[in-house]
Amino acid sequence: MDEEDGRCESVLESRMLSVDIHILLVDDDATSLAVVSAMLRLCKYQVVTRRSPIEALDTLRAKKGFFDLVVTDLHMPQMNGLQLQKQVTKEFKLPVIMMSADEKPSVILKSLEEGVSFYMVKPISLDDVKQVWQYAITPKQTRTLIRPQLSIDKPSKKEIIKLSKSERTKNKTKKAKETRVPQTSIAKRKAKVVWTNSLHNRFLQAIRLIGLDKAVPKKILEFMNVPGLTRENVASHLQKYRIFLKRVAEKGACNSMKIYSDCTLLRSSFASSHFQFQSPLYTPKFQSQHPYLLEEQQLMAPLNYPSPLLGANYISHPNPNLEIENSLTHLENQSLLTLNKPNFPFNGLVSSSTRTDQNFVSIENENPNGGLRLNNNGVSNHVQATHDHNNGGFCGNFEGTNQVLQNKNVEENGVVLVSSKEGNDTIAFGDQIGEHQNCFDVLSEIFMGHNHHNQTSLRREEMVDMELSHMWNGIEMEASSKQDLQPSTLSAQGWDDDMLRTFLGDASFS
DNA sequence: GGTCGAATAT
DNA sequence: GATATTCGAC
Repeated sequence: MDEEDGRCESVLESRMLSVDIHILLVDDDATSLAVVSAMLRLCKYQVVTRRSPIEALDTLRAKKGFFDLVVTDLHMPQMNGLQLQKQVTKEFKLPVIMMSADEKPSVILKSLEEGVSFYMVKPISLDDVKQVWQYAITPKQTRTLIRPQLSIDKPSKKEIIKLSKSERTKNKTKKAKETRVPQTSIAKRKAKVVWTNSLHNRFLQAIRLIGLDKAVPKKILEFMNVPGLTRENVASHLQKYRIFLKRVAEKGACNSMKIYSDCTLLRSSFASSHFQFQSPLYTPKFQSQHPYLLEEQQLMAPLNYPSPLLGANYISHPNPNLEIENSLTHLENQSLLTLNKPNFPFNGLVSSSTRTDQNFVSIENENPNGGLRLNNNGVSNHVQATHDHNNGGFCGNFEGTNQVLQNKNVEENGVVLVSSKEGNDTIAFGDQIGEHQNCFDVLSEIFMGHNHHNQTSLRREEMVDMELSHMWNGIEMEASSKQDLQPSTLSAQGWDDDMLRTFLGDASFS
C-alpha cells in the first residue's frame, strides 16, 4: 500500500544515508509533498510521506516509536496541520514542524503558540530543511519565531563565523580581560544543539570506534558524520560526558544511585578504568585480534547498518523487498551483555546458541510480541522474520532451529551485537537508529539525560534507590508494555542477577 | 594557526 | 541543567 511504498522507498534511500532521523511528512498537495520529501532526503533524513493527517495518524499508531518528527502542511482538508499537531503531541509526544505558504505573523504565531516546534514558510528552502533535525524528538523546547541561525550549511556558517570572529578579535585585541563588550542583540548565540538519543548514541559509538583515550572533539566529529554538527558542539558534549565518566568512576554511581545494594555492580569492573565499561568489541586487544574488522572505519557506518566493527558484512540489495543478509562472524567468547534499548522496537533480545562461524540474520521491524529465541547447536542460522502488517511486527516468538520465514518489506536492519557466554550467543538488535546499547550506554543516557523522550520513560528519580535488576526490568517492561500486553522481563529472558553480576562484576574484558 | 579542555556565560 | 562560548595552553 501507500505505506509500504513510502517505507520501501525511504528504506532504499536510508541505506545510503548517514543520519537517522525519521520524519513523517504530511501534505495533501502531491507536488509539495514530493518536493519537500525530496529535499528532506537530500538532506539525509529518512522520510515517510502521507497525503492526509488521518493516514498520518494511522501510520504513527502503526509504527509507534519509529518516527522522530512530524512535518506537516498547515492547510489541509478534513483536518488541518494544527489539529494534527495537537493530536500528535497528545498521542505521541512528537515534535511537529509546520509548513505553509501562509506567512502571516498571526498564523505563524498561532502555530508556535499551539506548540509547533518550527514553522517553515513555503516555498521551503534547503536551509530550512537542513535545520529540521534540530527539532527531532526534542523535549518541548522554547519555540522560536525566528529561525535559529544554525550554521549547518557551509555558506551561512562562514558568514556567521566571519561575523562573530571579527567581533571577537575586536574584543580580543583589547583583551586584558576587560569587561567584555556586552553582547548586542545582533550577536546571536548559535542555536542549541539538542543531543537527542540518536545523536548521543552516535556520539557514544564514535567514541567506541575511536577509543576513549583518543577521542577528542575533532575526531569524534569526524566519526559521527553528522552534517551541521560542529566541533564545538562535540567538545561541549564531550566535556559533559567526561564529567559523567568521572562520576561513575568515582563510585558515585554506586553509592548515590544504590544501583545494586551490594555494590557488585559498577564497582569491581568499572571503577578502575573507564575502558572496562566499553564493549570488548572495541578494546584495542580485541581489535588487534580482529584487524579485518577495522578496515572500513573512516566514518561510522550510517545508522541502520550493522557496524563493520561487528564483523557484519552488509550485502545490500538494490531492491528493498529482497532479503538483506548480514553475516555475523562468530565472535569467540566475548563476554558481553547487551541490553536492548528501552524504546527498542523489537522488544527483546534475540538469542541463539551456535558454535558455527556464521550467523545469517535478517530481522526487520518492530516486534510487539517479545523477542525471538533461537537455540541452535549446529550449523549456521538463517533467521528471517516476517513483517506482518496485521500484527505490526514479527509473528510471535520462535523457539527452535533454523526458522526461515519469508521476509518482505524489509524496513530496518539492526544486527548489532553478538556476545557469547558459555555457548550462548546474544544478538541484540538495534532500535530504529541502529544502535546497540549495553548497560553502560543506558546508564550514560540516564546520566546524560537523553533517555527521557519517546517510549523511554525511565526517569532518573525512578532509578534512584532502585535495584539494578529492577531497573533493567523496568526498562524492559517499559519497552514491552508499549507494544506487548504480556511484558517479558530480562530475567524471563535469562537475564538473571547472576548474569548481570557476571557481566558487571566479574567478567574480565581485557 | 588549529585544537583541546577547563572555566565560564547564557 | 544543558549547551555555547571563552580563553589559556599546547
